[in-house]
Amino acid sequence: MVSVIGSLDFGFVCDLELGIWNLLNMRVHNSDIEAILGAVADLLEIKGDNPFRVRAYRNAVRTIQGLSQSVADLVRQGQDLSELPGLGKDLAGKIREIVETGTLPLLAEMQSEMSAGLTDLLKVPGLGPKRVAALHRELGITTVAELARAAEEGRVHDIEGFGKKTEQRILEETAKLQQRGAQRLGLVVAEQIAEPLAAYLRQVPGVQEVVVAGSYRRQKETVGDLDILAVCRKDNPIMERFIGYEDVRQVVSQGETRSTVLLRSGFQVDLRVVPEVSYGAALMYFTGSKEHNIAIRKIGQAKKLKINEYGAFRGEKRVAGRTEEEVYAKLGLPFIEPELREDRGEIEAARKGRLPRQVQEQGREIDHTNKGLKGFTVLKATELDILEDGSLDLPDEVLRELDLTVCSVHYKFNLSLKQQTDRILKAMENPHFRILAHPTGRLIGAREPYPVDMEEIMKAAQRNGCILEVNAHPERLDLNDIHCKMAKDLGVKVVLSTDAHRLNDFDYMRFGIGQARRGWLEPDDVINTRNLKDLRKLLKR
DNA sequence: GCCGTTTTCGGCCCGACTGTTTTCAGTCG
Repeated sequence: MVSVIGSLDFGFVCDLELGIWNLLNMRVHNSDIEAILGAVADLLEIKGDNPFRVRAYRNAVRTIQGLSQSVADLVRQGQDLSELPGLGKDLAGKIREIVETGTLPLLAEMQSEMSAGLTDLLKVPGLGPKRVAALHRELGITTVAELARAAEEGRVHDIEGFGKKTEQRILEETAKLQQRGAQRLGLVVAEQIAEPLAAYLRQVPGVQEVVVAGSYRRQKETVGDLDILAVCRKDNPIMERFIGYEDVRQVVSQGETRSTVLLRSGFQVDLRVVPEVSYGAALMYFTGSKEHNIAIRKIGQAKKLKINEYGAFRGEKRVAGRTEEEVYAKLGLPFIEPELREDRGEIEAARKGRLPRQVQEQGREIDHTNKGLKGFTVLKATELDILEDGSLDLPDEVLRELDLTVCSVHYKFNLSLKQQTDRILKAMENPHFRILAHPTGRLIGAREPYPVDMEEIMKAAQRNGCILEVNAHPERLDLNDIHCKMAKDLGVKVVLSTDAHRLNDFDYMRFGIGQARRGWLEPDDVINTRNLKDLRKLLKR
């Protein structure tokens, strides 16, 4: 903190020398700019202006929220703001104006034309721009207090599109709003609510997964509500159990796939139920952030893919959705950690293989766990992307700490045979490369293998002491039987693995064994058959 | 108002649920 203040002081001295008095006196903060542009967006929306113009203002707010530098400093340094994403010539000019004068004439104009308080009305849950506009037009309401009074006096339900229920809800919500503002919980309190509820839901028979998604999973500093995702069949009684939870005070809405309740504390919890094939897509969807999801869907659109909570679809056909990794991979992206999903540059970083490294912590936990285990050892391993240029997506200093690396191609399937083969060969030269996972990338009936010279790859594996996976997932079976035989003939060891993303998936092992047997493999060819000591030897290069 | 590996105009994310309607608009996430 001290150093930040120090640098500002230093900035002041420079400004004085340059004589830029107006900038000195204002010191417009990013939050000031966000507030002004946000208010413009709200008022434009209430006014019924072009929704895409509204969105442009909101996007600008987000862009500024994601900046680590002060916009005022950027302006001072002469940076062209229109180079920032979502800012064109017009908005860049308006932002410059705010920095230089502290105000925006457009906002002042609209506030005098409509009323500044209208933006507060949007904070009432259930009221959007259309209803706020109607309340203003029909009853001249401009503040939350006026709205509360109108609802009390029963004047709201006469407006077209409003009814008794809406009026009642307005009454409740305005009371809450006036009482304490919008409630957000700290992570500790959120955890105390979320974990027992999730544990309760996991006990419902037939429920395969229960995950708390939303800002809780993103570990945002405060949590506005809880979004819980469950995987089970449609006829599962989980919804009944959910609304019957002892801490539920009110059921806000209830449907087959989604319900919302308020807990006694007033905290809102949503439960969404999805089928197993949609688990990954739904988890992404409900983890958010909304902005990240929008950016993801846009990428999908460009690739002719429709992304929703049920999967990634090409036309009517679901091409991904079971896991988050699968959906990201369809978009040509590696997995992005939930904590990064804010649309603040993480997608671009993922594209370039420059996501921050967050794996060392796990290694320390495994060390700690192993100390308490007898006759059982957890190995440290990770699945790595083979990037387009054949490098791996974690640095050597991280890989050095691992017992095992599982490397695979997850995007850019459409390279030529030579390019794809060279990519993998180059990756194998990395001394930390251990296992090549699902070596052809095929999904049976859904995606053809990418073109690759398997014989070259096996020879390189043999040379470099790398191991090839026989992925036992019934949608993959990769290596296939023919390739298993090729591995045996060339003296390449294989590993059978299930690609398990949940406990039940371990049952897939039998399919992998089936392929290995069809490929003439014997126990000695398969490293799963080794004891720990021999396995470690095999994993050394 | 922004934007472009189907580009300088014509698009702009998508579905569930509620309340108000009598087939859908509005809101939310």
